[in-house]
Amino acid sequence: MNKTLDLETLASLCKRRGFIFQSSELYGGINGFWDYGPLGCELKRNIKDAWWKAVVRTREDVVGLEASIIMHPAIWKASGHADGFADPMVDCKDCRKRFRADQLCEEQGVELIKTEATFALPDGVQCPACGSKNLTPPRSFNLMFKTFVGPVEDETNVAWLRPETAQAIFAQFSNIVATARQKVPFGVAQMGKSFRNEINPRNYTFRSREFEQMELEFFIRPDEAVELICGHVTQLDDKPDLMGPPQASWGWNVWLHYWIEQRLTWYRAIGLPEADLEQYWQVGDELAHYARACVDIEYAFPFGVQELEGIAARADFDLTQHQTHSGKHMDIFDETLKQAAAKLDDPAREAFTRKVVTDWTRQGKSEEDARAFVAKLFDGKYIPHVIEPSAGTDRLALALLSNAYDEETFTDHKGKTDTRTVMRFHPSIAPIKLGVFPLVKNKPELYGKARDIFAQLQRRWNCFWDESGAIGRRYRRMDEAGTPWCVTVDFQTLDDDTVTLRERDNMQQVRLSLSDLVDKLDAEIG
RNA sequence: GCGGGUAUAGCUUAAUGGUAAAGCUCCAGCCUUCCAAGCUGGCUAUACGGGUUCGAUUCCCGUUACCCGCUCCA
Repeated sequence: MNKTLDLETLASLCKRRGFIFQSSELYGGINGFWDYGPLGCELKRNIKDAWWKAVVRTREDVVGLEASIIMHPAIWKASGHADGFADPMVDCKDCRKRFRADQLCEEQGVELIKTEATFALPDGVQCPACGSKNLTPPRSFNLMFKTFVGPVEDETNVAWLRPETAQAIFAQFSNIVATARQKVPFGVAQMGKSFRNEINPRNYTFRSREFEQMELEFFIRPDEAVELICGHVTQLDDKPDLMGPPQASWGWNVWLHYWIEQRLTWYRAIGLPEADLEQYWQVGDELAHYARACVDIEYAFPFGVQELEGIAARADFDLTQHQTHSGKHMDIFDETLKQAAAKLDDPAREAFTRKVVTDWTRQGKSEEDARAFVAKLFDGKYIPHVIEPSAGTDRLALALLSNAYDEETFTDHKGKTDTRTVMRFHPSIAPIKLGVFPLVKNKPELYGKARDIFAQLQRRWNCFWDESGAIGRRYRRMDEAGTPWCVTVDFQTLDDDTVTLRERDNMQQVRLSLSDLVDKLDAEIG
């Protein structure tokens, strides 16, 4: 990344050129909300299109979903968001530190007092930092936005804006299985707005209260089913080819690493340098209790290395939760598995069962559950496990903006130094692909030719017409917008239908025919 | 949510208890045969709400937003 870039410089350019505005600026702004201007919305659209293309369209094993933002509140009870998002907090009035009330009480061996909707601290609870007993009452900080469905605002009509897009995929899992003609392993992808009432939005658009996610739930067989079908489970030690086509024998950990590689490859393809991407593996307490593993893909933002995407192995936690809460089974039937199981004789079945029981009990699960699970496997049924790559679109837009920003100082042939601000977007995500200019605007023949060429190119790509000011100024304006190429129509064009193509990054020009131009752009934009 | 700081035009800055200035950008026109050229003209600002005052952009209070440090990030 550009080490000298600070967020205010970037924010200033984003406003000046129309990438990002403060939401509701006319009325003083509103904390944690941002708008994307003409260039910003093109950038975001390109990001989403690129993700959709990579994750859904170019794969046979992923389908899409677009669910409503407001869903049945029971979904958030099943997922744990309704409770987990409502931790009561206390502040120390003396040293001004803040703590979770339930943790504070637990540490000090007392019980947090709960009534219907409020909490209270028992007497004698102290601030662990300074020892003061001068604490505020516990206050809930529910991170979900609450609203009411229908005109009556009472507790029976409460609903929440979704805090993540993922849950809808689980909630619609059965419908998708019934209609998509997919077999496990397969994935369901969704992009869309999510809302979290963050206590403290910070770092420009990085942590916003309304944000967009691009999430994939990739459903896989439990390792035990893989073993029944393939006779073995491929582990990382077997050195599977993660860049090649997925294999039926892969265990969950191989699938996790496969998706990490897929996602890193994609980030590099849209222009984030490998050196600025990091993996952070969550350990111990950081890991949600149900997660087997979670890796954050992080980017070196101007304000520090921060998460772009989390890729989690969540086992069958979510579908099981919805099965429990809804009372509807989430098993899928796997013909291949049933046939594999049918080939086992009784001793082989018994040996397999003993092995699973041993594994499960070692993990602290009950023998009864293990036996029930195996019995279902033999019938070809299981609840799929899931690998969840979950990316933040706005964070990625900010990363791409940070990465693209560059200032270039050079001395021209007259000995004058000049600074050029240039957004070096990868062509695939650049808001405008091409600037189209007449060299001068007061020659009707030239002007008309340039308009014709513009109209032709505009059918394929987002192009920008500019006729005002000197040609150099027009190039520089496109540099700040991050437009990778500019086409200038000059007098030679009238003779031989060639144009000059000026490249943003090196400011070099080449002359080429219109058909060569189209081929070149096709190849480079992708 | 706490503490500190900041708020003048699209951007960067100036000035002032009494007509808010400039550069760049932007727009229009002229000119212009390739890197922010020149000339002419134009649009645009004291974050919001109170208070003190004859008069407040300036002093005071509150609010909002942004930045930094805590906190938070299920």
